[in-house]
Amino acid sequence: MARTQGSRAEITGPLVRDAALRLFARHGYAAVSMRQIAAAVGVQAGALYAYTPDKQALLADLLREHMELLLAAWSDTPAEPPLVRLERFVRFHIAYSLDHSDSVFLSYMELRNLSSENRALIGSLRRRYEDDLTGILQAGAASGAMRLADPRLAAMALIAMLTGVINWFREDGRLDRAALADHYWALARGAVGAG
Amino acid sequence: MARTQGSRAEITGPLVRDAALRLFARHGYAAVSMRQIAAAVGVQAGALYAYTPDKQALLADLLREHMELLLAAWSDTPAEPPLVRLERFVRFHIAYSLDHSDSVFLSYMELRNLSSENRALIGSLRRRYEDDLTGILQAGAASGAMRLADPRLAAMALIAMLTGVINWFREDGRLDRAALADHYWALARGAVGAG
DNA sequence: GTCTATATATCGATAGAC
DNA sequence: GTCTATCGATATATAGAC
Repeated sequence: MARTQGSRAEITGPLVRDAALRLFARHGYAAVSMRQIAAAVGVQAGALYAYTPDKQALLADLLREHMELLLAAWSDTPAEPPLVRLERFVRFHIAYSLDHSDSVFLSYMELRNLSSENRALIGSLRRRYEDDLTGILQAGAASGAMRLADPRLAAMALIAMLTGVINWFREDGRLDRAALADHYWALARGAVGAG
Repeated sequence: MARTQGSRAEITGPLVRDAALRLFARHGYAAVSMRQIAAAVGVQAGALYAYTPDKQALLADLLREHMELLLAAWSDTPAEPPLVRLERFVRFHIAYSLDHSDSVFLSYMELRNLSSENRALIGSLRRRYEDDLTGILQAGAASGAMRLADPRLAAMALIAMLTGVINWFREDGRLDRAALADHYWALARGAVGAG
């Protein structure tokens, strides 16, 4: 494929997304200008429009991609006992959230800056994830392995509890990731009545 | 709600704060203009500067006031058993969060748009609240009423779990507030090993 | 205290050269 | 694909009249 002068599309594209993700997560979507993103990448603002039709599509693509990667990375093991499945979910969710804290933070904060169609799309992807956890909890309640009055509410509560780790955990703090996950799993197991 | 000239400071001040809180919470601080706030109040943009030196002070005041009201509304009962104190905390936190969801949402969304001094101030107020819960959990662990490997982590986890209710609860949904609080208390009690 | 008017800056997005 | 240059809109904040 012919290359025009100064073309570095194969590296600029990902750089634009990375810079936008980091800046949006840190300062908020509305507070970040296209010029700031361009400066972080090392191009002029006009060049960004070779990679996105507009600023909002850039945000929507980041959020959609995050939810798709999250769903692709999570795989349930329905044949195993509910408590085993729940432990896998807890450890997966913590690790994934810490590994992608910018995306996780952004996807909780900036839904409101999406168009209604984009918001509905991201919302449906998120609901699939919540439904997966709800299913595990329902199975646990049905089998007697868990004591849960409301699996749906418990799923929302557990996801909020686990996701919150990105707001306070520091890699150089007093806890390492392994201890962190163990502690959260103990809390989750107790919450579902399987302590 | 256009208005010609006339002084109505005694009602305009609170209206400015109310409008700013609602708009900031709904659209994000950076996405809301002073003109939008003025329009919601029914004055011209320039009139807002009789009530705040600038836009950021408006945000900082809202967040500081929220934390001070939260701390004033919460009162522990240290003489009572730890589990009783924890139940009071859980029910208080849910009720207060639902009653002030705009403030709660804003205070964990827009810290990043504060100056470092204002951010430190709000952070210290928040830490006092987290410390209160941590103290309850430490007392519970010490007395044997709770089984907790890490009271501080558990406090952060519980606050995140409880606060998350504002992201999904709807007053006209299948659950009323009383059932909601009961369910969350059951989850919290189990999480701290007192199920 | 609120108005109108405006200074000054920056925004998102586009056009045309290379 | 990236640059320079720029359009039109809008931002925060201020000045002076009433």
